[in-house]
Amino acid sequence: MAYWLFKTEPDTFSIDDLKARPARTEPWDGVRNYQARNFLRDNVAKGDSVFIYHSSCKAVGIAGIATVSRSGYPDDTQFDPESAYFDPKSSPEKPRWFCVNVTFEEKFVQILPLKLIKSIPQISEIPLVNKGNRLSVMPVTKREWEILCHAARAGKA
DNA sequence: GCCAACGTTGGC
DNA sequence: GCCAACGTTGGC
Repeated sequence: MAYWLFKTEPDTFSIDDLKARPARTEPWDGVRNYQARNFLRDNVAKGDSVFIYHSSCKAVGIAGIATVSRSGYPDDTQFDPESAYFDPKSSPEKPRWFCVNVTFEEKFVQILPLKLIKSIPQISEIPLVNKGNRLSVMPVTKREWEILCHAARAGKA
């Protein structure tokens, strides 16, 4: 049982979109970065918990929580010439990109802003808060998970 | 929209 | 295998 943070641009796919999906479930596809790919393929497991993070938008921060409902499998969009994520160098025999399925769990009453996350002294190791970081799938420790959940719920008041 | 930081590509 | 050029990410 591990913890993760996945980034998404809410204009493209938000936590509300996830909640609105059939069975509140969606493949987390379109990841085209090798380090993130390796996590999706090798480490993200069914039952793991995921912070859904909204980037490149008005309210940047953690929007809520999802659960991994299927572990790593080849991302279909890489084989689809119509898809923006099409990769001509990949093949079904030797897939290059992987995805997992995520299922909506919870939307925070208020988004937990990046600014606030950065202000928490114990949250300094997570790649998210380090300058220039572009990793879109990253591990979160149990300790970090608990601190961030607590901060998100405190924000209700 | 700006721009710094980063990952990837391709010439050599 | 180096590294400059390029395209993309992402906060502000």
